[in-house]
Amino acid sequence: MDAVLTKDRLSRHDWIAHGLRTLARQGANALKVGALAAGLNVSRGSFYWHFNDLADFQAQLLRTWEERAADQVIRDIDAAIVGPARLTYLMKLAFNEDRSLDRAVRSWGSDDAAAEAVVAAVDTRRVAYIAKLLLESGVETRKALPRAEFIYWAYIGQSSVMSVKHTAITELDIDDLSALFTR
Amino acid sequence: MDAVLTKDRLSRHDWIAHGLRTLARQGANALKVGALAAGLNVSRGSFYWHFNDLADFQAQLLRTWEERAADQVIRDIDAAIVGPARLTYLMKLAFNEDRSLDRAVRSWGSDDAAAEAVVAAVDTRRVAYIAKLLLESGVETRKALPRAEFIYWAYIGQSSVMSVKHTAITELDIDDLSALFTR
DNA sequence: AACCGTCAATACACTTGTGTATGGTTAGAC
DNA sequence: GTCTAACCATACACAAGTGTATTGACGGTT
Repeated sequence: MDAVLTKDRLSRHDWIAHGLRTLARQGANALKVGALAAGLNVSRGSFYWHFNDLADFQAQLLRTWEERAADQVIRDIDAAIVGPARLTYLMKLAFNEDRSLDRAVRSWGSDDAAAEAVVAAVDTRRVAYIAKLLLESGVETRKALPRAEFIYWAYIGQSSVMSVKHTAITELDIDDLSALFTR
Repeated sequence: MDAVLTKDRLSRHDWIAHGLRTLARQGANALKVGALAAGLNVSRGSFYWHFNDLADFQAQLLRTWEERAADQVIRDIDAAIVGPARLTYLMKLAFNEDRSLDRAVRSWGSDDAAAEAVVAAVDTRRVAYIAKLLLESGVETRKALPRAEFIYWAYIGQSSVMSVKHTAITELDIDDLSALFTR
């Protein structure tokens, strides 16, 4: 609201930000030039000044998401806690975040090659990180990677299963689950 | 191939079948009347004879998927094996199926209300079934449902994580994992 | 042999979305 | 104060997709 009143001219980043909001709330199919422009109280002319193309815009959206998605969580954790409790902490954090943007990008990736590639890159980085945490918690080397993948699948799956709205997982449940994996 | 040569007239079910194939291979955004008709070597006129509407067609696709998706796996298992090994068996089966159709429908559900509802319905049935298996395997009542959800999330997540193509999970890994949950 | 119901082709009107071209406005450099 | 570059509006041409209306072909009934 602030930005809307003080500036009547937009920057490239305003468009990106609004693009990510739209993506999170309405999915990749809502990334239409007209609708986006209307949401910023501006005409389509503005869009084509800042970006060559819809493809150009989408690529920049993906690049922005990629940078945030991979590092964000990892850095949060690395700084916060040390020791075997990290996995539990990561899970509590991760399973309670708002992940509508992640979900939208992933869904987008299921029928767009560029998005698919970005998602895949983020996935591998995250899985590797979870495996590292498991190793630090004393899990055998051979079992660490498959378990990390399994945990990550659950992390991803949770954000896809709609009925989650009703039966959110409790802190206690996570304690139980994460204990299973560090044994 | 058989059907194509012996019959030159189509039925409603041919359209549905082709719709599901298309959905699995190219996602919900590929469900265009023109493209579907071309795929069946027929004109758009045929489509509008069999269905009122695109919405009508989509609804029937979802109904068909719903019927298969929920019951299929459950019946397979119920018939095949009895006893505590069921969970392991279910996981081995489930984690190695081709789930492109499920994935497409779920992705579709993330920006279409009708699809979302159907997916949610299927989800709850499946989770309930897993929980039942866990109980039969001797897991405490209180812990069964959250664990079932977690397992189901992993099941769903696996089909979304692209990098799975490279690092498929082995039989041995599943033995390890399913053992964790029945303890 | 005419008829009717089933299935399909074609042509049309309409809508939505993209990208381009062109011109207008405004802030700051000079 | 003018000039220029950044920013935006408007109008257009074009493409892709939906749905409807009309007509045609073809098989089985009677």
